[in-house]
Amino acid sequence: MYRRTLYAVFSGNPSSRFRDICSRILVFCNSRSLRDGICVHSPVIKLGFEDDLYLNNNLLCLYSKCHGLEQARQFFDEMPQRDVVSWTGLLSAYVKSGNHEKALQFFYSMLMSGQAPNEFTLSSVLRSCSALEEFDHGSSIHTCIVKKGMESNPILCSNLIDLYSKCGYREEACNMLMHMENSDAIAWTTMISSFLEDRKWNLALHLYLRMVEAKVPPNEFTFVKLLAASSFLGLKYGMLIHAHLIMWGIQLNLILKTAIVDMYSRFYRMEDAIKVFSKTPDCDVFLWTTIISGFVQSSKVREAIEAFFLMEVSGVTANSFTYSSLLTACSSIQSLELGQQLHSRAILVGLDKDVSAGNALIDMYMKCSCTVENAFQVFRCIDSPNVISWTTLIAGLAAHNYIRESFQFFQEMREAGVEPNSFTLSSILRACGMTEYPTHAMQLHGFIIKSNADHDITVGNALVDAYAGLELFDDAWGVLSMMDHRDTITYTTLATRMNHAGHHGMALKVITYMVREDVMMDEFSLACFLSASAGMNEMISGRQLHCCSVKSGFGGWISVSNALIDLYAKCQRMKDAHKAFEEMPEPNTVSWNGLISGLVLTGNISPALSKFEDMRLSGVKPDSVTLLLVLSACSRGGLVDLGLEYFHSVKEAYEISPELRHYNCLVNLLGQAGRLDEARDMIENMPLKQNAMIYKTLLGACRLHKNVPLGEEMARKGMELDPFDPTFYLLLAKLYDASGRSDLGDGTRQMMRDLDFRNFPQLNQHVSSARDRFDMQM
DNA sequence: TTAGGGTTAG
Repeated sequence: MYRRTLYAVFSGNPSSRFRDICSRILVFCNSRSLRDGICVHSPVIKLGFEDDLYLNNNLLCLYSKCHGLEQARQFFDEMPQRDVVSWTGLLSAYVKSGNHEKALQFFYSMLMSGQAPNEFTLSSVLRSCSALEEFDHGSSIHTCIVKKGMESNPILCSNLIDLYSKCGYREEACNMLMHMENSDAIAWTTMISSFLEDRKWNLALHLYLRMVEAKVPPNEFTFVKLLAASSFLGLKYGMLIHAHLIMWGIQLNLILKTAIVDMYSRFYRMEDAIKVFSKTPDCDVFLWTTIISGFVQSSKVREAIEAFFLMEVSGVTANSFTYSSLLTACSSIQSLELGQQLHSRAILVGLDKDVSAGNALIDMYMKCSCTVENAFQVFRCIDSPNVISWTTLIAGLAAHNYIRESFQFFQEMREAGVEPNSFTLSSILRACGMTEYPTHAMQLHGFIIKSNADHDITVGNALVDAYAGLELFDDAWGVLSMMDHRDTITYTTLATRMNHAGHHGMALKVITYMVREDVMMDEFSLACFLSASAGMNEMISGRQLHCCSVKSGFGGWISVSNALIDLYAKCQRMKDAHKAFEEMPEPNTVSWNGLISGLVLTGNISPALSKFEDMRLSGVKPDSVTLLLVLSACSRGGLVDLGLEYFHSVKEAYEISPELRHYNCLVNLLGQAGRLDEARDMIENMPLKQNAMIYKTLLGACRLHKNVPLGEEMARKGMELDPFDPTFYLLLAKLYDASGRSDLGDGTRQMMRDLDFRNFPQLNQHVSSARDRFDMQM
């Protein structure tokens, strides 16, 4: 229709209605952002209407919408006359495109030109002040609004509420809202959004109640925000908000539908999410991605892939968010094959160069592939890698044990002008905890203090973890005590590292500090402290922690139940261990291992092997720990052939790669039974490199069966691997004694004394600390 | 003719 009108305008003679028709065309095209309207420009000039301000303002608006800011600016500069609408038109174009700094400059040029702003101008410029958090400029505009008597304008009030909230004056913003005479849904929603940004979910919900009290009806925008809050408050709140929006008769538009689907997805309620999804036929890539990511979070990878295909069949094209969700699923199920298929599709649609999809691809390859090459290839393809790309790469390198390389890339990232964020620092600190020496942790600590990042609790926790991982508990404690505040992760991190270092008593003492600071325990801290009690065979603290887990409601968590089984098993309270096991709805491999280990420890060999069979029957997959437990059960029970049979059948059936500890157990099993030659054959033919321990094991068995030649051979081979270990001399001396050659035994002991092994560990320690000092000076 | 609030991940 408008094309026909345009044609009529150009082909016909200039008439008195020309200006009217042109303005109608421009209004029409402006409302629909149709670039065809620009065609009016040349006849407007030809027919002498180039000075018409109204037509020019409309043309300016159309230029900014359809041809970009530069052309609009050129048009503006060439305008013979300008008024407040012309200035505000271009100003709003700067604001809408996110050029806030240019918008502010332009606003001040407007004032310099002598053009007075109106409420439209002030509203636009306030948006830029908010975005830039330019409170000084914003408050001077507030003064201007008051002077002009515009303070009752609801749009300007909403802008001011947004400005004050974004600049950290939330209380003032709230006061402004409460004192608004004609507050509307937008003003209230702006304030609710501000609370959400500050993660004050309860306050956001409370504000909704105040809004209803103030008789301001909420709209679909308000509910989208409230749903976001309830995603953090719990399913009950989410359902309540859903009920309220139905009660208010709010129409289900696509964005609102997406927000509801997202809320149910976050609580793993995919059936409810699908019900809402199917309520209306409207669909877009946002909604589909929400559904797909919901399935991924609920560990329903097959359903996520099905949804992806349905989405493509329905004609909706996946975007980088969709690929990110699906690639996360690949990482969770460790499917490199699926990840590669998605990578191929991403290349086809040109998303492999996209930074978001690229970051997800780096993460997938780092987690699913045994090499880091593919991740590097993706990284190199990304058009402009951001801080997330670098962080994912650095964290992946550290996870693959390329510690030195992860530091190199951290340096390269900074040289490329990308500043690390708290995630980057935490990832690189994790790498520090894997090194042998504290140099890197200390250097990074210095950088963190300089860049003021030490106030971030995530960074603080990572620093505590790095020092504690290096067993520098005093330094870890020093960082902890300097932190602005500490949370359950801070203390659990420290206690976990203490447990790993065998300082279980120290770990238990951490509880005192947590209680003193009123830091609540969660399922992770409970499991950690239960494990400390287990490490100390400490029933009193263990029982108290068991009570805590029941009272706090964390008793149902699988990690807590497993820690309880481990505690009771280590304390040889098999009745309690069984009880904890029986109470679990779905025991996993760790639960079964805990129970079997308790049975082996208490000498219940036959019940232990029978539990192992129960485990296989229940469909839970045994792991390398299970295999070790079964072998040690056989070893303790003297069941040599059964042990060998289990070793071969279990490792093949469950694809378990045997480790040195398994071979050590088998050598012990054979050695104790006197099958010394078979044990030696096993050591010689095993597919792993021998260590000193395995020779010690067979040497011990040689002593039991008085086999001097084999014992001497084992001692010689073992000492080649670890010449500073005095155990070989002691075991060999005992073998000589047992074989009636105490003269050789005494000689061996004398040789050990001459070598003065007691000094060797200290010597080693001196070497380490000298190396530490050297590294620190570097 | 120029002005305000909303959805998906890492």
